[in-house]
Amino acid sequence: MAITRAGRPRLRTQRRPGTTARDEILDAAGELFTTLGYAGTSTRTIAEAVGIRQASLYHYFKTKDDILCALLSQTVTPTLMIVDRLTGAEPPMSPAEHLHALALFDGRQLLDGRWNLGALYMQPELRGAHLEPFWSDRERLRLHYLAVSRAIVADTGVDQAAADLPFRLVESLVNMWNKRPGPDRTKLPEHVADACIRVLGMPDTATPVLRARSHLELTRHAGAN
Amino acid sequence: MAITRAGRPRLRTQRRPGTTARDEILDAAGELFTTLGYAGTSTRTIAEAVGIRQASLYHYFKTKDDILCALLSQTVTPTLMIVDRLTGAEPPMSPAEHLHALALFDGRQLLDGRWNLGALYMQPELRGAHLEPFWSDRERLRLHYLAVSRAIVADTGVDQAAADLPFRLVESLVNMWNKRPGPDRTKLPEHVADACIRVLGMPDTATPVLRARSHLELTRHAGAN
DNA sequence: ATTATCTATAGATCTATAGATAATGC
DNA sequence: ATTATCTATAGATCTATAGATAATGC
Repeated sequence: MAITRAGRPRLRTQRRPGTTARDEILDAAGELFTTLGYAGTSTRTIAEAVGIRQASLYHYFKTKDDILCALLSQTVTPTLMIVDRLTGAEPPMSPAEHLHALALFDGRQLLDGRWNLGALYMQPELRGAHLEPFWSDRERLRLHYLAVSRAIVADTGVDQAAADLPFRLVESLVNMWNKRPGPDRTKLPEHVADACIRVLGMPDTATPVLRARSHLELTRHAGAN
Repeated sequence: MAITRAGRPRLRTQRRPGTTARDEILDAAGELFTTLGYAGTSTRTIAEAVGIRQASLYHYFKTKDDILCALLSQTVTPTLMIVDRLTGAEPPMSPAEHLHALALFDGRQLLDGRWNLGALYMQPELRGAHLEPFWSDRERLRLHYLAVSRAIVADTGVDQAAADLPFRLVESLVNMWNKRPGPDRTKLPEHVADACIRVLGMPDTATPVLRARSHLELTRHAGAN
């Protein structure tokens, strides 16, 4: 039984999750943009996936680009907020603790959600356009990873060039998205967070302690929210 | 002074490297597919970048898809050939030696060339189509990385889940492509190859020895070619 | 009256084909 | 004669807009 609302009825019943038509559209666009690519997805295809007519999309979004922007804004922001939280943690976190918790949160966030939205940032066609806000947020995040990682390699003696890699390791979770049958959802980000530590030259024996602190900080955050 | 050839003359002089028109087209398509995406690049845009008319492309390629296939075939094959070479090396290589040499060769291959062709595999729109040969080659390569990596973690005691990461680390070079001012071209793949070893739990002190063997095997290959 | 949808369509693409044209090669 | 290009265009899209229609809300 569909909730009856104002406006002319649709030809087809609802087929996408969401309480508003806007959310239904974003769900369909999330699936299609990540599987067919942005340029490879037509507004007609999105509309069909929602079960409405192509023109009806424009009641909610001014352009196709606006749909993309709405999707992108669901991505980097949560991770940037965690950065502040970790920076101000008490007692202060060591660089290794900080990186581990950041990678764990970021990785979970990437594997979270119905669609692989993090993979949108891999599409070259999205470099240009007027998506600068999203790219600069992402670049800020990358530079934060880099700064924390540099502090770690300064201690371990591993080459500075390795400091780029933790960000890349976490980012590569979007390429593992498909092969995620069930329990990997929670385990994979932990393994990647551990790997970030190892790749910077810290021994694997350090990770259990880091995991404990990460879980503490991330659940504390969840509770405060 | 353009080499004069059969056929009606072009309206514009050559603007792309290559001795044949086919190569000129592939150079332009390589740039455009990697910067604007496959679906985001029109055949007209490619033709303009070459300096010919849109319809003239079809003298060399049956469809737009054929252009893509020709580009993709330049990618995975060289690395798959190195795999055999390393597997049959004398004296036999340890898993760590094998992985390091493979990652080094593969990484160099990715950063080689005028365009970031390895990034084509990140475009979701290219999953379907009739590109199976390329995806299965790539999958074979991934599974090879996985097998060698598993042998290493079996020794170091690091969790099996880490065995996926060397392939991902090398793959992430395509995301670092832009920021490659000059000397990184040679150094970055070495750092990533070292990182593959560390991420599997071997100490950084092992890498100088591995580097020596990698260079030996890879130059031996170059000589034999 | 307001809202959410629909139908219809303009105008700009986009891929691929048909056939003309202007060179070289024999 | 063969080749490589060109011009022209068909037919299928694609994005976005205009305006009609069928509900609810007051």
